[in-house]
Amino acid sequence: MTMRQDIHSSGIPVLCQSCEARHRGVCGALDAEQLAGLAKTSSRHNVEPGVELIGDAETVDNYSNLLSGVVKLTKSLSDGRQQIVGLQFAPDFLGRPFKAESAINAEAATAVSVCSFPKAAIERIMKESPELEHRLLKQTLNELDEARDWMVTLGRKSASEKVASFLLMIARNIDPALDPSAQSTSFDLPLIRADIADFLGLTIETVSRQLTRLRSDGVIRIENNREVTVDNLTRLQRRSGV
Amino acid sequence: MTMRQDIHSSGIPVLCQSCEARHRGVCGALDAEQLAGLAKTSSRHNVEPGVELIGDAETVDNYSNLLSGVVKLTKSLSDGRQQIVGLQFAPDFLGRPFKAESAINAEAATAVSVCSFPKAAIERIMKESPELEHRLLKQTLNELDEARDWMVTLGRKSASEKVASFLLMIARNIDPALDPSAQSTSFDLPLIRADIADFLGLTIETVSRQLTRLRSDGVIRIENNREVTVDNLTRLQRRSGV
DNA sequence: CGCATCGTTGAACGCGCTCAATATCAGTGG
DNA sequence: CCACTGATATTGAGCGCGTTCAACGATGCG
Repeated sequence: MTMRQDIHSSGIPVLCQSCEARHRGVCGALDAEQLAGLAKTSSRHNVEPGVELIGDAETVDNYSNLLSGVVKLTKSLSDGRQQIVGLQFAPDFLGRPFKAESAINAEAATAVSVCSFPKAAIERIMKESPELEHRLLKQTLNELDEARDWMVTLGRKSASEKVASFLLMIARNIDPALDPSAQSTSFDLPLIRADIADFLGLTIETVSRQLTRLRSDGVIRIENNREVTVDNLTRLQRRSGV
Repeated sequence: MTMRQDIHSSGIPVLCQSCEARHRGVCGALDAEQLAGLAKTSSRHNVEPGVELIGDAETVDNYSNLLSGVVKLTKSLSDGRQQIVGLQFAPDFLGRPFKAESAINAEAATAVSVCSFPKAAIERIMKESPELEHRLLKQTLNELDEARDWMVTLGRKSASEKVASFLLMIARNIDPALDPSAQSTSFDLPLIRADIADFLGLTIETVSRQLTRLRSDGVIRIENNREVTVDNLTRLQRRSGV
């Protein structure tokens, strides 16, 4: 896929040539020179589902761009209860600037590929380029909006509304170009039942029961436990509590 | 209270002289000249409890600094169910940059005083002063951390743990200098029971029952429904689910 | 005084949890 | 091929936490 090309022809490092983060991600804030400097110390990795990317209370010395796959952000109580507090999709930026330690855990929910760079490199560029900080602020504000939306779901919605809301949210994120007026979609669930439960503040059993209820009511179809088809998005939305 | 003083003596506008936002708030990012420019179009207001500061889906053309009091950020479902998705304390910045409409509702929970400025003025300064955006990014990241902490509380804690967590969070915010090793504090609850319920995803009755339980267990004392004294912070923390 | 707001307390119900059994599938090795 | 294992998911039965509905108390204000 990747074509060999002289760096100097475009000024953009080979690593970054076809990288989506250069367009919609934070790297779009950088000029060719900054990209080149950053690319020297950055590297791509492919990660299996379940692998921890950032450990709780662990010193973080890397930031990353998520290039493909889904990453779940989790927090845990001392007795093991767990809550997923965010999902990240490509081309999100992974990492918590201005704090030495991360208070949350980031784990690959699906197969994932990331581009990571040393923390110091990013922070240096941030100082000299306000545009990078601007993009980070925008992403952070969006994440805050999403977090607050989920607080409503967690605090005030019933189990069936939670599951419907979850499916809608996934559908919109897997297929960002999804027309709001579209009436059907299908997608692969990036999370297993246990993760969905941890995301919605429910148990596995309740998630399963609500999914089968949606299925027997004809709102969705499920194949191989993962592939979901929504034939009537409006009906699903009506069940999400709006 | 406010003393008349020649602006040129210090270069700092009278309005801002004794303003806390100039130290810990976003105005600390501005130099005397920028402050002077901003002060021309800004104004202080005192607001009664219950008054709406930013309406849902309403066009926002003002940003504000919260100077005193507590503001609650709420979101509602179409059938009236409500969730408080954040509390703001002085000297927080109020407003959602980069979006014409606010998706949330901001309402004074206590008596509140704010300093508001036209949206355009802030956005102009933001373009020329990266430091302002830097402070906003920091506040937004902190709010995101808090939101995610509450997602754990909403999704995974029991009613009694929720109430204990709430009291601890209030104690820490009312008295930011509260020594973590301190064993007692007392404070006024900035929220009535209905608000606490909306914050914790519970009903008024459950909040009331959990508070009386904490009281009869000797963990807290309550006077006039509002003044809470915690004699043993460690005991309260043990009940918060960590 | 009446009225409104806020808070507490009680009784009964029901949603979602807990515990347990069963199903399904992939991988692994005989 | 079957047997075995482990991970994931579904389904059932019963229970308990938090809700719902209702009554009552406390306080402030006209």
